Amino acid sequence: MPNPNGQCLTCPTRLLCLGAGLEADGLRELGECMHPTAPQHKGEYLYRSGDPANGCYIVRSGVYKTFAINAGGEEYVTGFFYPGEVLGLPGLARGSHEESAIAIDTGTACRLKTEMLPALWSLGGGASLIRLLGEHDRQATIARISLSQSRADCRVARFLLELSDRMVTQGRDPLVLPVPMSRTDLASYLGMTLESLSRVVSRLTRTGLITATRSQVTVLAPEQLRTVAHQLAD
Amino acid sequence: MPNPNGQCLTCPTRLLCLGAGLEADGLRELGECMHPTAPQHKGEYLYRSGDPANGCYIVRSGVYKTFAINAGGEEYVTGFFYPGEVLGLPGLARGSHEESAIAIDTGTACRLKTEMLPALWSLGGGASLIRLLGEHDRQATIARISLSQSRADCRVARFLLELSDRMVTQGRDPLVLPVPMSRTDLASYLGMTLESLSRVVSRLTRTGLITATRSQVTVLAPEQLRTVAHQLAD
DNA sequence: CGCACTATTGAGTGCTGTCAAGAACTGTGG
DNA sequence: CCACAGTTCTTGACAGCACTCAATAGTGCG
Repeated sequence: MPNPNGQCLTCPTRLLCLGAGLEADGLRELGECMHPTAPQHKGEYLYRSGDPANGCYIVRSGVYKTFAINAGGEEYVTGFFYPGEVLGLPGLARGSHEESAIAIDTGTACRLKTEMLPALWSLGGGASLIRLLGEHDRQATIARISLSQSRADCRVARFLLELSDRMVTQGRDPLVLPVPMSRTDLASYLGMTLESLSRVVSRLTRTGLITATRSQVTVLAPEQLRTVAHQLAD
Repeated sequence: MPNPNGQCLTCPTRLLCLGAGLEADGLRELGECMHPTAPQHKGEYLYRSGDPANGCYIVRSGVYKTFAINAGGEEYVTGFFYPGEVLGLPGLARGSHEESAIAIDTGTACRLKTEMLPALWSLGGGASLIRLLGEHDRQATIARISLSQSRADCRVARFLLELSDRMVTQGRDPLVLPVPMSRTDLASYLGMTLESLSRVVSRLTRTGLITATRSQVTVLAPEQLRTVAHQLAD
């Protein structure tokens, strides 16, 4: 019987997602494991802190952010998620989400319930899931190291380069980076103030390494940006 | 045929690990999925950066740390792992480890190959794996938020409280925290210098919140420590 | 066109990093 | 058991970077 869910066969993200390496039959079965949301507009919640968590999500299109509110009521952005990336894992430990996820850009995400995992394995998508989880953790590790670097310039440069890598993964131009999130969110994610971020962007623009608009950064000198990203104290 | 591997039936960590919720039969089968290392002493490698990665590890006893070397040859500690915790995930994305793991304390870890995952699921350990992965990501997220907090005191207090939670999970005294790692490693992990960490520890000791020896921290005033951990700029 | 919101720029303070010296711990050998 | 050397940790003085507060400029929207 035809299933209105997944529709992985026609999904533009199928090569980045769990469908990588599957034939048409596998994609059809995969579609029955994945539950895409209706298109969400900027500001719509994918899930909220406190919601029961019985699965994770994979971004199909658009960009999502996750954030938590601390005791003082302040918002901490914990991640940005582009197509093909996994979110919602931290909630799996205790059965309810401890962070919220909302769409930054219009887009959809697919829910993968944990109960579907055995089926996912049997249809040949297990390896892809492992790859996505590993990639997720890899990015988290890189982000952690980047935050350890105290220099604001390094952190911004690293973020841009990491984003560039993600564009390559998506088969897009690695020098044109969509930055749909607000400066406030980005600053929160990078562990600095709005003002510091603004100053860094100004500096990088002034020295000709990038050009920046509100929602897009163009990398002009990737090698020099790499130098900034890797520079230690000096 | 008796299997010399796993031996989950007699493992002191079986309730924290994938064996949680399994009966004797399940534990016996689980033992065939898990490959424990020989006891490793301080400084011995569990795996090295560049090694092929076809699975992850779960700490059975002792404490491990993971670290990466950046372009400048500097070591970045990316995590500390206590019994029942998962490490080695970042390598799964690309098939080889991008970080190294070594024992800080004498201990052993069990390797779980990805090819064993379907078997793990069929014997009833899937849910536990999901729980461990979620917990792993949850800790990573908390660590990230903590690093965003610029204040050194907050970061140290949060680390101690997080460690306290992990002691509860292990069924140990939450006020007596084993800190087998060197100050250098801890400072690296917390994104600050050796000197800053030393100053924070001195401050917390002087104000009566903790007592600290080289390898152990005793929490004297958990509530006040919590206040320090959550204090925003003020 | 004017308002609300977001982003940029400026001036001053404070925390953390850097450099340097001294103290405490660890392990080895006599 | 003690002496000693090497390492690890602590403490101090100073400078630099990022945060705070404040004002200005730019953007989007009705």
